[in-house]
Amino acid sequence: MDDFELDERKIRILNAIIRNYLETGEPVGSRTISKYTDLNLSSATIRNEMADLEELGYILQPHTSAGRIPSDKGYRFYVDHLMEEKNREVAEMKQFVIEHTERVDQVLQQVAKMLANNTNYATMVTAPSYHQNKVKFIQLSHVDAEQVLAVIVTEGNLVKNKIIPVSEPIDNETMLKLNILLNSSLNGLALQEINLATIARLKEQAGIHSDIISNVLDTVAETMGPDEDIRVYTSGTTNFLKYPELSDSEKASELISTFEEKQQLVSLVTEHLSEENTGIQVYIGDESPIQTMRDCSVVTVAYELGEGVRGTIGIVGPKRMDYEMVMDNLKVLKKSLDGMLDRPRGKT
Amino acid sequence: MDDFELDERKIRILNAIIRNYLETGEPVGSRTISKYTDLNLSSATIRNEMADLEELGYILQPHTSAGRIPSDKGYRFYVDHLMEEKNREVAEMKQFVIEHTERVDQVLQQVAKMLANNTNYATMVTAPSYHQNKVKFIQLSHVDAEQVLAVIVTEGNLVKNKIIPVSEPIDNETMLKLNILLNSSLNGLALQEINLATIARLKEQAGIHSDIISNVLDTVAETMGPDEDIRVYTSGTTNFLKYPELSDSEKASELISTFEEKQQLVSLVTEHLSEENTGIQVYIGDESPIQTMRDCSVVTVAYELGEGVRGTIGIVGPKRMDYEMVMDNLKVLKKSLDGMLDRPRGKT
DNA sequence: TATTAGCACTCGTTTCTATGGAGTGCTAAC
DNA sequence: GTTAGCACTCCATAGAAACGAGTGCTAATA
Repeated sequence: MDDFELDERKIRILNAIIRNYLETGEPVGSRTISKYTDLNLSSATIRNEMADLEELGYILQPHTSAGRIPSDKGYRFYVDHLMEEKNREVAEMKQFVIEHTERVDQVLQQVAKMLANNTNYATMVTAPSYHQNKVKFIQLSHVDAEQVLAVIVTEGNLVKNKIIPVSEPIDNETMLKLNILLNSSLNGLALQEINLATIARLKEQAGIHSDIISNVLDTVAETMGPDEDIRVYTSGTTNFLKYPELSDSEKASELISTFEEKQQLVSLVTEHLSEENTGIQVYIGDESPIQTMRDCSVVTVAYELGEGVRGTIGIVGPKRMDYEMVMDNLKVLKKSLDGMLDRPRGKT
Repeated sequence: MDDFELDERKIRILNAIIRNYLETGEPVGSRTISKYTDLNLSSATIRNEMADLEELGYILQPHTSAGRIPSDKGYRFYVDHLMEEKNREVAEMKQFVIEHTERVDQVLQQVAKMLANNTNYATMVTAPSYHQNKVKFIQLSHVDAEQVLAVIVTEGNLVKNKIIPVSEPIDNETMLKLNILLNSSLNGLALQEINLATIARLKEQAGIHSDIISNVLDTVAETMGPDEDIRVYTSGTTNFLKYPELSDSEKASELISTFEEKQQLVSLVTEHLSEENTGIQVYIGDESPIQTMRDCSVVTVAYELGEGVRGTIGIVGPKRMDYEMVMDNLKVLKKSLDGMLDRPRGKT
């Protein structure tokens, strides 16, 4: 345990303050600490130490003559140095989810819901983005005289389709040619590898049907492109109403709205997607990129369903959050999801 | 205006009470009515009439010595007989939405959001269900050695795909045969028309690949089957917090949760889907099928994007709701959406 | 007979005050 | 360096008081 500005005793006192505050939610006074710890110090001594801790910015007083509560800096110190790994039981749930649901989106929605039930905080799960993914194959088919269906499948087995209007009917032979052209040119390529040269060549070879190519390429970009449109599953947003420090109408409303406008949540997640960051990420108060969450803490972790198929699980609650419990839950879920696509599964 | 138990004067007084209550949200007293109307009656007379109205169940007193507020029966009478159509301006918005978004789901999400902004109530939009719809075509393609992709397109241009695992590779010729088999047997059929006989014949002809046929049929059922999995777009759920009669933590939490668990909302909508009910549907208080909404009113209307492609727009707010404004909004949006698929559109 | 004025009464809302208690900071003693 | 003691601050709570909106009823009036 590193101690530049805090000696052993201050750390123990800080620890005691935070743990007590996490439990009770009430500002904690010197007398409480005097007993709660085995330091055998009088409340007066504790008071002196507390004054120091306050000056150092680890704790603060809501008002004169109230006890102390942890500051953001205090929470940060706690999370970084003081917290113990408990690895408590969060067991039975994991199998349950994964057995009983077939489609990935259902699994993720379930995960969000369960996590919310388990923790009593608001939760979010982002659908995996297939960022570094490659085109597996493309299929154009007739729908009717004026419409063509384009289906794109990526290495991650993500399927996307788009109906493309055409000015005049396309005969079977042309369709076959277009299919061959698209597949021979694009299969195996990642988004980054499809450059202007490729596109130009494609269009040239497609002749009068180059507009279809454009449309297909748009869809490809949409399918594999960066995160602009990450799906986000949320649950337990009404949990905000349970915590007095968040439940005032104004704040709660903002928070719940943020969860409703799911896209805003994506910014909590970029950290995980870009980097090789597989650990648990914690934002405390103003550390969070989302302004409305300045009174919250956010804990996230990345999962990886399969090679390069990554998403994030996250939780948002009051700063006074049971960090250990939350982290244990996240770890367990991460473990359940990691490699899910590679493992053999029951149905489908 | 029919009057079995209410004479002209009582109706006018009831009307005045309700309108006033809708505006102010406060229980309304006899003196207020005595001036608000042009009846030129003293407050004492009004009081007598009010006592009658209360006995008849149209209004009630929150407590002795408070004014009166409308009962469910009162609201119902108001909605059925007293309300005037205002057809106020709700104009500019409609084009905006439809121009600026391409995909149907985005449009619907936008509609929900706009409606919430416009009305300050919680809103829901159900994605159209293609109930009476027919198969347009089916396409099987190779994904890799162990997987086949099935794409199903319906008359409503709904596209659904599913990846089907196969025990051993399927050669091109077989695939072609299966495609022809499926399309020649199923195209143009509605779900109800695909009966056991058809299925048996299909499987027989498919021989060793009959398991693929099963899988495809499952997907067909899923695509066109009844509403079990209607998508619901919601917005403005935090608006519940704005109305004192709903914003107590318990109630608001239940309501917002109901909107989060979108599936529950489907029951508000069945009315529209089964019947040929194109009008506006109003549930007041306990009339609603959803228990948590006993203190709310619900107003819904069906839209029809194209032949048989129907969904619902709905709004949930306090019973003290501006019904006229809400209905106007719904009407305008319905009009914008109706027939949207048939109309030529800008992009896509 | 229908309407109205008047009055006593009810009950929720707001404001103010008093009281208690938890907790602090400081000082002086150990 | 630690502790006991004390004065002080400030929030939370409860009660009391004052207020006011509104009612129901009765008796007078048109």
